[in-house]
Amino acid sequence: MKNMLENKISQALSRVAAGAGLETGEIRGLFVVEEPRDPAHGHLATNAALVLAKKFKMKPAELAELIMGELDNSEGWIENMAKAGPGFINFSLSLAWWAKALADLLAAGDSFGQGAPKGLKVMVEFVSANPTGPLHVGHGRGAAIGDALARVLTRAGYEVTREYYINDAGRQMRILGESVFKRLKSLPDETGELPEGYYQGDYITSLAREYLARRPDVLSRPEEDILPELTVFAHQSILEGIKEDLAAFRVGHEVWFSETSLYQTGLVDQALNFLRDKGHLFEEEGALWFRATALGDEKDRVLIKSTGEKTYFAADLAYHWNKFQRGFDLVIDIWGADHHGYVPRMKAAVEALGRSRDDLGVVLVQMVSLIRDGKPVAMTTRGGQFITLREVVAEVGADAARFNFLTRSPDTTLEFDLELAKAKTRDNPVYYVQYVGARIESILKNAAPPAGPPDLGLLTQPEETSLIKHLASFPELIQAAAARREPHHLTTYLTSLARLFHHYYGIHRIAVEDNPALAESRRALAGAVRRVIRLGLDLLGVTSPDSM
RNA sequence: GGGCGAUUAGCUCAGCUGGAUAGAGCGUUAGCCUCCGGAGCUAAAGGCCGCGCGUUCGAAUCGCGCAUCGCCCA
Repeated sequence: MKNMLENKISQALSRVAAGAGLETGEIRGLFVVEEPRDPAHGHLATNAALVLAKKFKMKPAELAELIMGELDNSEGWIENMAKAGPGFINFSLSLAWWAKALADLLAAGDSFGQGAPKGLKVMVEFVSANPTGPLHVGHGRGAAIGDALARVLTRAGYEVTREYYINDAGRQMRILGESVFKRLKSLPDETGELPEGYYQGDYITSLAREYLARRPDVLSRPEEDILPELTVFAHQSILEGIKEDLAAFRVGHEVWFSETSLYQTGLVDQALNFLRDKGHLFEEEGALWFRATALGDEKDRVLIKSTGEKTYFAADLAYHWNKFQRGFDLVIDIWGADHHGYVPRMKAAVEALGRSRDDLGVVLVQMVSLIRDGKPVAMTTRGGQFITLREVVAEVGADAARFNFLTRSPDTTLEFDLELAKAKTRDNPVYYVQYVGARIESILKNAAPPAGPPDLGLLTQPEETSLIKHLASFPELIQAAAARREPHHLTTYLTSLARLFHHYYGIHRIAVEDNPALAESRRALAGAVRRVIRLGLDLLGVTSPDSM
C-alpha cells in the first residue's frame, strides 16, 4: 500500500520531469511514511523528500511545488497535502487507507508477509563447527542467526536449504583420536593434563570411558589398529551430541555435508582441474597454488602442499564449487568474525569458479561474552573450561537464548546476561513480546464470536493508527531483513509492536461495554497484532504461547 | 606494520541504500492496582551520535584522516 503512494508520486515526478525537459532517471525521490507531526490529527503523513540530480540544480522547494501540482488524488487516498519546509511535502493519508490496510492483513491470515516466490535457490551454511568438541555459546549465536535468516529468506520468497559442513578430514580429526587415546591410557586417573596441543575437556574423558566400557580389550591391541576406530568413534559421538544440541535449540539442517566425502567422490580433484583449465593455478616450490591475488586477495594460496597434502582451503573451494553445481543461485555462509580474513580468499575462489563474487554472501558473527551477576564468565576452549550451548539452553531455555542472540547486529559483540535472560519481567524482551500474545489471547477468549465483519473505519484513535501502520510494515520489514541478511531487525520490530500494543491497551479499553461495534473492531485489531506477534516470533524460532 | 568490525543517554543497544525535533530497555525521579492478564501502564530527567575535514539544499547515516577498543594476518 505504501507502494501505491510511491507509484502516484513517481508518476507525478515523471510528468514534472517531462515538463521540465528532464529524463525521469535523472530525478531521485525518497519517501518515508512517518507519524504525523500532530498526533491528534489521527493520520500518518508521508514525508516526501525530493532531490534533483545534481547537474540540474533545481531547488527542492521548486520541485515540491511542481509535484503537488501534478499529483493525482482522484481516488481520495490523500486526505491532506501541505508543503512543510524547504523540500518537504506532507501527505496525510485518510483513515480509509489504513482501514483497508488492516482489512488486507486480516484477509491474508497466516500468509501475511509471505513474499511472492522469487524463483531463487539459496543455501545458508551455518554452525559447521569442527566435530572435535561440543558446541559453545558462540556457535549458538551463529546457529540462531543462520536459522532465523533461513526462516526470513523463506518468508521473503526464496527457496532455502540449510546446510552444515562437517570438517571430518585432516589434522583436527587425528588429534581428536589421539586425545581420546591418551586419556584412555591414563584411566582410571582422569585428572592429569594431556600434553600441549591435545583436546582437554571432560568430554574427552567421557568418550574414553565410554569406549573402554564398550571395548574392554582396547588397550591390549596395537595403537595403529585402535587409533582409526577411536577417531571415528569420537567424531561420530561428538557429532551426535551436536545434532542433539541443535535440535534442542530448534535448529534443523536439511543437509549435513562431509568434507571427507569431497575427497571420496573426487570433487576436490575435479574442482582443481577446472581451475587449472581456466588458468588460475601455478606450481612453485613443489606446491600447487591458486592465483588469488589476480582476484583481489592479498596473497596467493596453497592448494596442495609440497608434501602432497591438500589444504583445508582446497576442500572448501571444492565444496563451494559443489554448492553452485547443485543449482544454488545464492550461497550464504555464516562465519565467526575471527575468520574474516578468509572472505577475500573465498570470494576470489568463487569468481575463479565462474560465478559472480556476489553469489557468495558472508555474514560474520562477532563474539559472545556471557555475563552473570554483572561479571563476565570466563570462556576458554583450553583446559576444558568453556560454557557449552547445551548449558545455556538448559539454564535459560531455547526461547530466551534465541531471542537474545538475535537482538543485536551480527557485527557487534554481544553481551549475554544469563540472569536477565531468565527474568520474567519487562527487562527481558522475549517475555515482554510473548506477554502481548498471551494477553491478547486472554482478551479474545472472553469475547463472544463476532456477529459479522468488523467496521474497521471505527478505529480512529491515533494509537490505533500507529498500530496499524506498524503492522502494515511487516512485509516490507521481512524483505529488508532478507535483502540485508540481518534477522535481528525482527526483534526490534517485535519489541516496538509489543510496546505499541501495551501502550494502546493502557489507554483504551478494548472490550468497550457500551459500544459493541467498536469493541468488535478493536478485537479485530488485537487479533491482527496477535497474528503478527506469532508470525514474527516464528521467524526467530521463538514460541508464542497462548498463556504464560 | 596491514586488514575487518565497533565507537549513539549513567549502562546494554536499535536506527545507517542521506531528510523534519536521533529512539528503546535498564537504572534514576514522580505517579497508576474497585480497571479486558500490573509479567503491565503514564510521565519526567538524561545526547558536541568518538574527534576533525570534506561531499550535499540537508550527514548519526556517504568519503578521507585521526583516536580508542576487539579480532585476524604478518
